[in-house]
Amino acid sequence: MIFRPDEARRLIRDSLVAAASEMAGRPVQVSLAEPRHEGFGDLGTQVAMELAPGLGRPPRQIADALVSLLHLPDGLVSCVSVDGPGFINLTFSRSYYDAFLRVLGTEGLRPLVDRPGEGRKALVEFVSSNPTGPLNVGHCRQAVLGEAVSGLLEVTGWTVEREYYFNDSGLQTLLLGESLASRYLEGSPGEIPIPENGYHGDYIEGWARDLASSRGRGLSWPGDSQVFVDHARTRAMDLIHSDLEMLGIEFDRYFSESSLIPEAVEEAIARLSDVFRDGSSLIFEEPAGSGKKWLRLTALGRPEDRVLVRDNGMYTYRAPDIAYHLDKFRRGYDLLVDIFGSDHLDTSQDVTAALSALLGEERVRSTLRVILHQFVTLVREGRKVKMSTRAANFVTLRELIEEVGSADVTRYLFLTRKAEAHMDFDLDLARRQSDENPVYYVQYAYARIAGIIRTAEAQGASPSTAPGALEGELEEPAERRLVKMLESVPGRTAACAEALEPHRLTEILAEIATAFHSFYQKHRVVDPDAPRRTSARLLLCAACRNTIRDLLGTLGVEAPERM
RNA sequence: GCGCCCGUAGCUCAGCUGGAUAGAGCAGCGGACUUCUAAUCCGCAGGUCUCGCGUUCGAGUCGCGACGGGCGUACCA
Repeated sequence: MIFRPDEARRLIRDSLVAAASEMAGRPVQVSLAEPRHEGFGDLGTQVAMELAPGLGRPPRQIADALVSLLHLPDGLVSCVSVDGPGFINLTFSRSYYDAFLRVLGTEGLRPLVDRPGEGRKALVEFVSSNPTGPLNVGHCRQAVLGEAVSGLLEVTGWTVEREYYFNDSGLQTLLLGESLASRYLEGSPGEIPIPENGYHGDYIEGWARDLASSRGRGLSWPGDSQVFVDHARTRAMDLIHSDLEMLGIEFDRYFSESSLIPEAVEEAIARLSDVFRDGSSLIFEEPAGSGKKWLRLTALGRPEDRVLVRDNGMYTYRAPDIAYHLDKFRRGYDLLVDIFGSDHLDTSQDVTAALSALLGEERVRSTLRVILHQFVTLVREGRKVKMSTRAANFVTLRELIEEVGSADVTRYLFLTRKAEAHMDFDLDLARRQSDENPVYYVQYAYARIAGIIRTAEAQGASPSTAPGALEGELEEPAERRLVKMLESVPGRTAACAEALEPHRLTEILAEIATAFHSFYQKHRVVDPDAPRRTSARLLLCAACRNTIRDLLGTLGVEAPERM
């Protein structure tokens, strides 16, 4: 009999719930947790202590009675004990662990992880940087985060589409075009200055030269503004594509803001104006007759009303943002994930409020999940690297990866912090190819296992796969710790996915690596004089290898066969 | 001022639905390579979980308040 870890826990919990509810004469909730310390079994519950005050009996007595009421499935649990003040502890049977290891060692993590997303579709929007220049370190964090969240959803069964929304029609696009024109026209009679708040990056000079050689020198500003804008946008998107390629991230779709203009935006505004709160439409014009349209966000619990259409007829970014999200909702996804930098908080909440007004709060809350990540500070030689965006002295994603020397290291290190936490990225640590670098620690464990398996294959040894072949084996403390560790991975992975928190995966990876390195140090795997033990340990190694491979794969980090 | 996030070891940070003695890496100290990779392991030391009040049988975790830091508070995105 094979139990998936989450099923095993559910069966045990159900049994405890039934027993406890029977005893208490009412429905009782039971929480199961791994005992913090070894020697107390694999799973424990304190339900007896919770029931004690209500029943007026000593917790231990209640625990004993509960144990006698338990109906557990055959072959799952080998030992139930009452410990300490009244904890009930359970130990999984060997046959449960053995079956688990066989699946993990042969098929990997996939069949062992709960798949609540099976048959459902998710859209993850991330990066969504304006096409105005190369991606910077902030985008890098977001790209890595989005990719890991996507991977995590896929592990739990979701069909995921990765989408990049780019603003190619607002004021910034014009400013970029004008900045390009300024460079292009430099030294010519029609010379114009770089606009205030314009873009100063060196990359624009290259674009200007290319434009001059492809279109000649006869263009002028503002007469040919569309040419400049189009050229700048095209080149900026090229830059972004190549930056993403460097990081190894691919999107399923690039969604253009301008494709929403004007129809979809007008429709969104019309729909909003049909919504009334306290007798007034959510859309109002002020000053009257100016054409300036406001969204009455204060009626939706937000602190300020915001302009959607300026008096010159141009949309502010919130208008297409709302239209874009309506479009995503209309496309019929079961889950929409938005990943933004923390500077988008206000906008994001405004958009969410508008969507709730149009689609219903419940639907929006259950479908849309927003991850707002904090900023990144680069640290070099113990000091913060100063960065500012428009002045063009920011560090680009490309420079970062080149300095670190590896996209994998960059990706992994970005994922070791939770999204909501501000991150100091230590360039010196990232660059070091040593034990101080947490990426190598994990990759090294994988490479070591690969080495063991190569040795085993050369000697004709292979992992145990027959039922019963593990009996009496893998009993050493280091082996048991490792098995237990692995058994917890599927459930924890599913929890990471549910919480959309990939950083926890790096914790799990580090724990597996620690447990493996420790095991490796103590015990030799391949031993021609002990073929049975060799096979058992090889299965354990294969299980470890597959787990590391699958988790690293989820994060988009390579698992090297040799280092 | 208001909104959101963060505050855990000297430093950088984990801590899953509230559970048994709060963890890891780095830095510090002391050990282990004739072996399937020492990019490793083992040990020692290091804590008023910012502070206060509250909820609970039980709080790093939940609530309220204070303090400190970050981000936002645009008719930029």
